[in-house]
Amino acid sequence: MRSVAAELSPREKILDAAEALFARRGFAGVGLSEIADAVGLGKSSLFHHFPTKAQLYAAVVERILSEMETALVRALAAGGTPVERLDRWVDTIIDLLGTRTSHARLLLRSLFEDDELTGSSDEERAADRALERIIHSASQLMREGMQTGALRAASIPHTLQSVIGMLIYHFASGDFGAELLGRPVFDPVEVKRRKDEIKALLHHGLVVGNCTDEGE
Amino acid sequence: MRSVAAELSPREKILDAAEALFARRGFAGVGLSEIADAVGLGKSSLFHHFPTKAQLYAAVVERILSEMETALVRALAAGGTPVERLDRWVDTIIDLLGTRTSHARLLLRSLFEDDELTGSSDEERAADRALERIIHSASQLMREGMQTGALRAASIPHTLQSVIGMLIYHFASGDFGAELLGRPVFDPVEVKRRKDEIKALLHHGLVVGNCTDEGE
DNA sequence: GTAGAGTTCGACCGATCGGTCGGTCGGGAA
DNA sequence: TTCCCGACCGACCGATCGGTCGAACTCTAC
Repeated sequence: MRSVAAELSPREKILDAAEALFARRGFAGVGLSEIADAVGLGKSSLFHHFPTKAQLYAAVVERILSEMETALVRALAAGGTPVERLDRWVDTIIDLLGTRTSHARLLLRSLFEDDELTGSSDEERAADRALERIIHSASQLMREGMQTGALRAASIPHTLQSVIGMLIYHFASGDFGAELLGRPVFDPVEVKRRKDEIKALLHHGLVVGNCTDEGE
Repeated sequence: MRSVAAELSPREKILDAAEALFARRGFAGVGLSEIADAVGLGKSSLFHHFPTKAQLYAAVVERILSEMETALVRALAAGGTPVERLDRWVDTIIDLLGTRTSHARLLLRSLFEDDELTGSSDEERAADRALERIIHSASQLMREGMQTGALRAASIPHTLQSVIGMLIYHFASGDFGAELLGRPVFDPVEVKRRKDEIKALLHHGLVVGNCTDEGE
C-alpha cells in the first residue's frame, strides 16, 4: 500500500496511540500495557522512549498545543481588521478541533488533571508556555478590537472563556453532542455549520433588537 | 457543637466526599479507600450503601442533575417573555455552578466517561432522563423565542451547545480560569460578572455595528 | 433482658497498576 | 569478525485496585 513514505517513528506511534486512549478515558483510566498493545510493543519498551507515564502524557499535550499555536500564529499573521482576524482565529481552531477528533477532549481533560499533576521539569512547562502564548495573542487581538471600537467593550478574560468554552466543549461533547445535533460533531457538515453559528453569535448575539447601547 | 440539626446520613456524607474527589480526579483516578477515608469509614462499609463503584458514581451524577432540573423547572415556571426566561435560565445555572464548586467539573467529566461507562440499570438512567428533560425544556424555550421573533433565527442545537459550553466550561476551568481572571472563578464578584458577561454576549454579540441583517 | 435488623470492620482475594532489570536481537562501524 | 548500541522483550517487584466475607458492634422493639 504505502510505498515510499516510510513508517512513523516509534515515538510518534506511541504518541498517537496514547493520545487516542488518554482522550477517551483520561490519564488514570489508561494503563501502559494498553498503550503498548495498541502500538504493538511490549510494555517495557515504552520506557525506552518516555521515562514515566506522566511524561508521556505531558508529551501528548505538548504536541497538541504546539501544533495549535503554530496554526494560530500563522492565521493571525495574515493580517486584516481585528474582526477579520477574530473570524480567522475561530475558523482555524475549528478546523483543528474538527479534524483531530481527540484533541478537544484531551485538552479539556488536561485542564483538569494538570491542577495536581506535578509540572514535570521540561516537557510540561513547554506545553504551559505554548498555551500561555496562545491566550496572550488572543487577548491582544480582543484588546485591539475593543480599542478601535470594532468590538463591544467587555471583560476580555470572560469573553475569552466564553469563546474557548464554545469551541472546546462542543468538540469534546461526544455522544451527547451528537445526539443533540442528530449527527456526529465531527461530521464535515456540522463542522462547517459550527463555524458559521459561532461567528454569527459573536457578530449578532442571540437576542434581536438590542443594538446600540446598554443592557440593563 | 451542632445540637439539633442532626448529622447527615452516611449515604449523603459518602456522596459528598465522592463528588468532591471524582470531580477533582475522575472516576478512574479515585480509589474507594480514598473515599472511605474522607468519610471516616472503612472501605468495606461503602459497599453497604452502594453495590459498586460505578453505581456510586452514577448516584453522584444523578443527585447533581436532579437538583439542577428542579431549580430550572422552578425558574422557567415563573413565566415572562422568552428573553426574560432565557436570562433567568442562565442566572439559575450560574447560581448553581458558582456555588457547588465541584458540579461543573463532574458534569463535564461524566459527559466523557459515560460514553463507555455502561448505563447501569436504574440510577444512571435516571440521570440521563433528567438531563434529557433539561435539554428539552431549554430547546423549547429557544424555539418559542425564535418563533415570536424575540431571538435571532439560529440552529437550536448549536446555540444550546454554545451556551452550555460557556457555562460549564468556565466553572470547570479551575486554575486556568483563575489565572485568566486574576481571581478564583468561584469568587462571588466573578460569579456575578459571569452572569452579566454571558447575558451581554447573548443580547448584543461581540462585534458592534452588525445590527439588522446578514453577516457575510 | 434478648432477638434481630442495620451498620461497620479487618482480613483477604485475584487482578492490575507503574516501573525495574537482565538480557536478546539486528545492524552499522572498525 | 568483532564490537557496540539502540530497540525491544519477558519476568518480576511492591503497591494498590475493586470487591467479598464473616464476625462484631450498635440501636431499637419487645
